[in-house]
Amino acid sequence: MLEHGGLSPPAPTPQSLHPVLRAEDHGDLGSHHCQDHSDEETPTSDELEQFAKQFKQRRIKLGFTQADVGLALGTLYGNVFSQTTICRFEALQLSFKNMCKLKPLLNKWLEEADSSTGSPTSIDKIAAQGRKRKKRTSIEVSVKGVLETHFLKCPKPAAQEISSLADSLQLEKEVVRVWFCNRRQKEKRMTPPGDPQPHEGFPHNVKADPSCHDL
DNA sequence: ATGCATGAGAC
DNA sequence: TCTCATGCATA
Repeated sequence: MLEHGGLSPPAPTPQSLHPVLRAEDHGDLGSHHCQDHSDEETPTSDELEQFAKQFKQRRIKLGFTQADVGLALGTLYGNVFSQTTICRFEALQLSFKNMCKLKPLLNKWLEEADSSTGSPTSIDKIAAQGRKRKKRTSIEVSVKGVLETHFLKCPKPAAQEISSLADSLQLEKEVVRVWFCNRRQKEKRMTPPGDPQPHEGFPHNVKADPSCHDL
């Protein structure tokens, strides 16, 4: 009697494993629960969608920026987040798991900000990252196209294939490797690229087959 | 809003 | 090495 009307949440993939987008992941800690409860503990992707929308709307209504929220979460609960993360949450551009993790925090903030009879604003930041960050490499559009093509063929190229690919594209091997990593992550987001999820559309699983060389 | 990057943890 | 969560820097 458990029927999902054909919406996103748990896409039961027979053989392939879905690292994300599964509303069931507990370590069986002697707890007892029948199915799932309303608010906490693994919401459905649909619930997340709704929450994200309401969150954004209310956030704007209250006159806060994404950056404000990120900082507030830090001063309030100790978890600082950047504008980027808040933005991605609202746009559902995070993995299902990540969304579930952030939802409670943002929900709390929402309650606080909403009934803010007096919000104490104390900013404390811990900044100690003496690391030189590499300058962002700008990859040409044409080159991106080539990478895209290769990704469709083989989302998980071996180190050697990355090397030759990087060589032909005149890019650092590391850059190419990272590009593939990031590309894979995109596929795992709740809103996959090239798929605005009009209706029934859950992330299609990626082929976990490293043996797809084509040289 | 998004592209490229870092780092910690998993395998 | 990869994944995964996250963000600086940039368009």
